[in-house]
Amino acid sequence: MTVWDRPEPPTRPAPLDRERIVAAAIALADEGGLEAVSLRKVAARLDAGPMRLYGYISTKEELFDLMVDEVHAELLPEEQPGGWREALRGHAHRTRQAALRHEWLADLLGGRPSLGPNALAVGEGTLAALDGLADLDTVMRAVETVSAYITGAIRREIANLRAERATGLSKRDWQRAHGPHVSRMLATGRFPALAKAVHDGKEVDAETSFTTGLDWILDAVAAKLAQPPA
Amino acid sequence: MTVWDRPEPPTRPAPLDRERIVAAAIALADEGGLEAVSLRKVAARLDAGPMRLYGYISTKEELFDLMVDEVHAELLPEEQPGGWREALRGHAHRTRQAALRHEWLADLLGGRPSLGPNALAVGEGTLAALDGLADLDTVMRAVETVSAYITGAIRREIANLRAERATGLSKRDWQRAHGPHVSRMLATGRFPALAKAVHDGKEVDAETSFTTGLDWILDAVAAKLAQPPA
DNA sequence: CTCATGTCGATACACTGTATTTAGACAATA
DNA sequence: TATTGTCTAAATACAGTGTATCGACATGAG
Repeated sequence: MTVWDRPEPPTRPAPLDRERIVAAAIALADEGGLEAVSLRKVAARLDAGPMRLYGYISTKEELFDLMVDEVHAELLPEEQPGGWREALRGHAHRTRQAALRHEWLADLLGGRPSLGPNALAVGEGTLAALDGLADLDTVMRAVETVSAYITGAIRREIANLRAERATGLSKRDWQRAHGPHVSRMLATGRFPALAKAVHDGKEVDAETSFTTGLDWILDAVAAKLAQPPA
Repeated sequence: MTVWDRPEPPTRPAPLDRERIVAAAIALADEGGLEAVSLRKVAARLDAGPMRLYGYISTKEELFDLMVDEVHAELLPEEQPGGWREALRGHAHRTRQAALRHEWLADLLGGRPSLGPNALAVGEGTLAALDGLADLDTVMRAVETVSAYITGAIRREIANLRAERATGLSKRDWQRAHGPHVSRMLATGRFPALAKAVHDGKEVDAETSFTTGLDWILDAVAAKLAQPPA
């Protein structure tokens, strides 16, 4: 027994913490989607056994919550926004960009209340941007309405994006793509308005679609903020 | 061997079809949520082996799609709506009611493009209600904006409902409920606007919150429909 | 009666989240 | 120094998942 053939000492396990676990999970999700995240794979990426994670998280759902909150850190504005409208617009676009970087976010958005520290900080920011512009109820309604739109619009955009990616075709060519089914349905004549829309509608890119709807809603919010409480 | 102790003849398998499969899956989901739906349990409810289902559906995702489309059948208006606004309002409320009956719908809403026959029929209806009121692009934007709101608002409502149910407490009492965490955060003073909102905000029931945001958006849509195409 | 066909069910596989048990490294005590 | 106790990492185990494969069997054709 010399220095050379001395067996490796039992490797001191690398220290672990929630941050590293969450980071590994996010990396996995970015690469292979949410369903590629398994506790075993997360642990493997950290050279640990699966059960080790339970010292830091208590369930897989909690891990998802932590992942969502971690992404909320990317949603904090770099500079203080000019006014409430810019604040909400900025928040919406940052959320959309984050969802394009982390498509799995679309699967989780709105799925559970976000109460992590970063989510709270984001909420604080948008709420503060509207503070004092109207009574509290109106302000809350404004924030919730806009954020409902953000959630729904992002989910639809990502859903369409995945569908297009899966079929390799753009939305207009759907009828031929997923076609056998959809085009047959449209050809039945039972859906004239839809058929016309698919046929005559010009392709709008997702970003302008998102922005247009958002601006409509911000217009509505502006109108309500201007009015004194009913 | 008499008639009495004659062994059961090999039971002719009950005939199966997609409708029965989807109905069984929906029943399971209504009772125990989406994660209670497994192919084995669906099959068991139909006195069939799990593999039998693959003669009618090709994957579990497809089963989910069929479930969603089945619920869309509940979204068809009973009577032709009076005008575009009533059409959209009705659609929104019917969707919300359906999600309250089938909470799992919130998990699937907006998750993938809905192209089933019932979803197409619903789309046809809402599109037809707006037909001719503006150029096609504006109409499409209106429908998509409203439906994004519907998706997001319903998801949030169901998410809150589940959270309240899990803690047994109402939203205002969150701070004490999920409290140790949230109330401590709010007590740090880092979130003054949030703290004030939680403290001073009066509880609004989910339905009026939903309706209020919806009406704001419908106001915005009305304004855009009135304008000639830019 | 024999043979082909096509459908159903059993079996199997690779994986999941998590509970429980076991082994082993360190700290404190005798 | 020897020994005990404690605490943590890992191994094992379990019940379940979606789905591929394959063998048996009931039915229809010749």
